[in-house]
Amino acid sequence: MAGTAARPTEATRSTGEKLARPMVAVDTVLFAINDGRLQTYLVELRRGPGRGRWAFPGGLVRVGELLDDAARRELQDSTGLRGAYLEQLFTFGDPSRDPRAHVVSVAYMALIPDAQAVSASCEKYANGKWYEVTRLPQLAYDHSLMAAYAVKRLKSKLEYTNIAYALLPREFTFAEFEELYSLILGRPLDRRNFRRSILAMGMLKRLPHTRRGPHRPAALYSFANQSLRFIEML
Amino acid sequence: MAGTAARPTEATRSTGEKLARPMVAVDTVLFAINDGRLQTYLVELRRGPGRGRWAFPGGLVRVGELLDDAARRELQDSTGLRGAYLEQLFTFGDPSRDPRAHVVSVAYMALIPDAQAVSASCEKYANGKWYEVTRLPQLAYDHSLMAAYAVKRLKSKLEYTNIAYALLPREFTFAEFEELYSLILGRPLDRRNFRRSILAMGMLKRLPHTRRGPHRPAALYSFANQSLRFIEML
DNA sequence: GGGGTATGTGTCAGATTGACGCAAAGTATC
DNA sequence: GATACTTTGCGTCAATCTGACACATACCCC
Repeated sequence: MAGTAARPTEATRSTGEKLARPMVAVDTVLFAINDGRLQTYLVELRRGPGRGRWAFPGGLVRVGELLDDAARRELQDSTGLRGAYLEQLFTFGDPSRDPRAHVVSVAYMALIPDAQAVSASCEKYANGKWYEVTRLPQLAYDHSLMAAYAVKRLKSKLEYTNIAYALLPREFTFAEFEELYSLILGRPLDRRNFRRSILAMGMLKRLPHTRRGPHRPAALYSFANQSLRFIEML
Repeated sequence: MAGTAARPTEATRSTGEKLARPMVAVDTVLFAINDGRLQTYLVELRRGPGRGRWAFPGGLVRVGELLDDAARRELQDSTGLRGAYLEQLFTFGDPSRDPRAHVVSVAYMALIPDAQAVSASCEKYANGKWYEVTRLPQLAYDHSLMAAYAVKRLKSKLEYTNIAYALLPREFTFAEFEELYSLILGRPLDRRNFRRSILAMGMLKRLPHTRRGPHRPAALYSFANQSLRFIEML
């Protein structure tokens, strides 16, 4: 809590650290469907012990700043994104996760419908790139843990919420919708059964128009709710 | 992340705070079944802006300390408990949650099978007491939020894990097991259907002996796994 | 206009769920 | 010592849901 925060205790006085307190950071695992795969956005560290290695964009939380705001700010600074879906995941506090200092990091997951919306990397990082979640390079700090955690959370939330709305454009065909699920869950879905359950739960609403392509035109759908809803089952 | 932690940025230099960084604390919502109710353990704050009010036991994380260890330490200091089930819940970082300073608090949930196992409050707090989760007094800081979050998590995890093992003694009757579920979920359960699904999923193992009472003796059960397992469904 | 391909709907058996009744095994009472 | 009472323990049955599967439709392309 915060009940004993005012006076430093013996513990906060005891170390050789310049400031005998852990620091607070946020790191964001940004997901998008790109190229028919589930991908995350990594940045290349310019300095620090992980220099040259890849990591999720993040940084220190400022005094007076909300955690969500810090995550939003860091995400915008490194990708230009605004208004992405954002959700706190888990807080990683192992003092050895950063060899320089004890940094407690609050991990976030962000979702966007279009990977192309990220703009080129900022001055803070050397580079920025999308990677398939199944083929990540070696990551700095404990970011592999974060990646694993984020993927797990995304998978599970796909099954009991309408979170997919944050990964799809406003209008989409049912095939695209189904592909998203199949892709992230990593298993094939029976088109007919899947359609039945999704439509039964009223997660989507059918739009009056269709999309024309090389074959039979596909009905377009959009989400009944553009904010997170919990649903019965899949 | 931690990638930019080494040098203070303009933000960390800018405020009037003695240390221009948020502090890190842990707070633990301790649950037990007591008196036929789901209760949590509250401590009365001795000092600070919430003086005289009730809160969950917690305190600052020390440099070099794991978050889990900090939660364990604070819990032990204020209740004498060791070895309770412990799980990280969520991190609360609103800078206004503590009027004195920006304290980011990592909330934990702890479970024990016997409320009597907590020993009298330590010097840190004026008092310690079990409260029904449905009848909490006004809490300090944002601890009502934590309480709500913890209850929600406990309810939901009861439905898809064997987490109940942490709230029950080693041996118990099926009636006790069922009462736990009914209590926490807040709805009556059909004895026969509930038994069927629980036994079908192999969550419990039946012990050879029974417990004798004023009526028909009840078979005793214990958990097949004394560590957290995820299960199909309830 | 016929072939090709992706879309859209329906059926059916097996499994699961929810509602419910009744026998069994003790103690307490008369 | 038989009877009442209470809690435990098991079984059935209909309604619903789930998983496997087949076929018709609608467009483009040649």
